[in-house]
Amino acid sequence: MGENKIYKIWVVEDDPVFKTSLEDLVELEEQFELVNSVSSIESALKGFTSKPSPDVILEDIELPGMSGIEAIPFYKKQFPEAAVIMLTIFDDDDRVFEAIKAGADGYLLKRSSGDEIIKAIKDVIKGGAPISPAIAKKMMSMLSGGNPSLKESPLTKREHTILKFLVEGYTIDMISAELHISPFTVDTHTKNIYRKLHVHNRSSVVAKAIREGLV
Amino acid sequence: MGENKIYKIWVVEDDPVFKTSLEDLVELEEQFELVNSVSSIESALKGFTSKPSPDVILEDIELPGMSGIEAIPFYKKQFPEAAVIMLTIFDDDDRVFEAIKAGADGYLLKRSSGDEIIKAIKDVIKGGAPISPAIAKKMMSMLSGGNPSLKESPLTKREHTILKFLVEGYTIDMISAELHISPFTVDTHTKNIYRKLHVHNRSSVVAKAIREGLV
DNA sequence: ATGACCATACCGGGTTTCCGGTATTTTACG
DNA sequence: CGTAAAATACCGGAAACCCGGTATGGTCAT
Repeated sequence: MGENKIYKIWVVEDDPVFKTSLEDLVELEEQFELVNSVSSIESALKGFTSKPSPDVILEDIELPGMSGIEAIPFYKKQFPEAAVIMLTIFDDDDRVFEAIKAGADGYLLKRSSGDEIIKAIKDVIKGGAPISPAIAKKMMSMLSGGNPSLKESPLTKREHTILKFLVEGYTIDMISAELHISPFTVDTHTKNIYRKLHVHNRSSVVAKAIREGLV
Repeated sequence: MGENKIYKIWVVEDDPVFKTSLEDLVELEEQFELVNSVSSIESALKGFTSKPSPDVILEDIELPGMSGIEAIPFYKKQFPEAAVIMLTIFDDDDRVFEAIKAGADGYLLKRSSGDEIIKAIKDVIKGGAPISPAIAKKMMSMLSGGNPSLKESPLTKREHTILKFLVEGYTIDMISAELHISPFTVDTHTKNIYRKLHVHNRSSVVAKAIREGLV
């Protein structure tokens, strides 16, 4: 952000009360300008040609007619630079996931405060992804779900530690710094891991480690 | 939250300057009480028996000695009710993922403001997962890019072929020979794959390809 | 106390990767 | 038919890897 640029905002929200709140919120910020506010996807699509291009689109996910999620690709196609923030009542797993897949840039609960919504708009402009904490929780559980069995390996404790870093793409120098040991030592461990796993390069060691559950 | 309960906070941070900032921040809030502030995992572990149990643990991820991530399971075992918020300088994909897997409840950039950190603590107490917007961005890309069953790869047919060889540990020259194309071409494809998958070395591309079911 | 193993550390040199370019031909699609 | 995307190809420099060595201090069990 930094300078004095005025950011153009679109609002797509069918509930008249909440729509008005959003409008007020946006208009009270000096650096924002509400250039289009509609109550359905269909009306929003009409604005593609007649309204100023948005920098940020605030869109309700629970809209009559076409779902707010389905509309995202259209926005993205027409305005590739625009950020889309979804607003929702429910922190529903599937919806969150669908919206993220569709390319939403942020995901807020409607019960968020005005300040939080303003902050969210500023965050997306800065390239971040504002997410309500409750929704972030869902995302985290989705991410962490499913890391099964570890297996017995012929590697020593230290080698196993090194292996984990190798799999994460760390270079020898990075591992050296991380573990506070000489890069030469890391190199030695790496060679020993290669020998024990019968491989001869990074790619193979990573593939083997993951496939055999060594990490 | 609601009532008058005082929440007990632990701080684990090795940088003395930032540590002091955190301490001040926590102590200035009436509903928080700083009950343990240390500069290493080892010291934190010692506090398990001697210090009051925490409701929230603020922990630097880049600590000397044992990694902040490795420590999470210990906290969770000893204090199942405590929420762990990780603090980091880098919004690094792999770290975020590792920390989430390990059970972190929140993930903040150190450049966050004092207000944001306080709000984060309140958020975890309410059961949310506070995440810096920049980190949420990473999580979203991991989610949207990271579901084997629901996702088509962004790679072209040829890139996908090359990727399979990379995962098998082939060098560029070997792939070049196998496909009867110039090694320069293989190099170009490889670079494009890296760009599309947001990685910068062989190890990472192999790990990502296997974990996301791209091969 | 004496191997066996582990973790540490160092060296040199050839090989390969990684990156940022540029550029041409082929293919697919509206 | 035109054009966007994909596939092909090339260059050079910096960085990282891979290997075959050697070597030393610590731990642990026989």
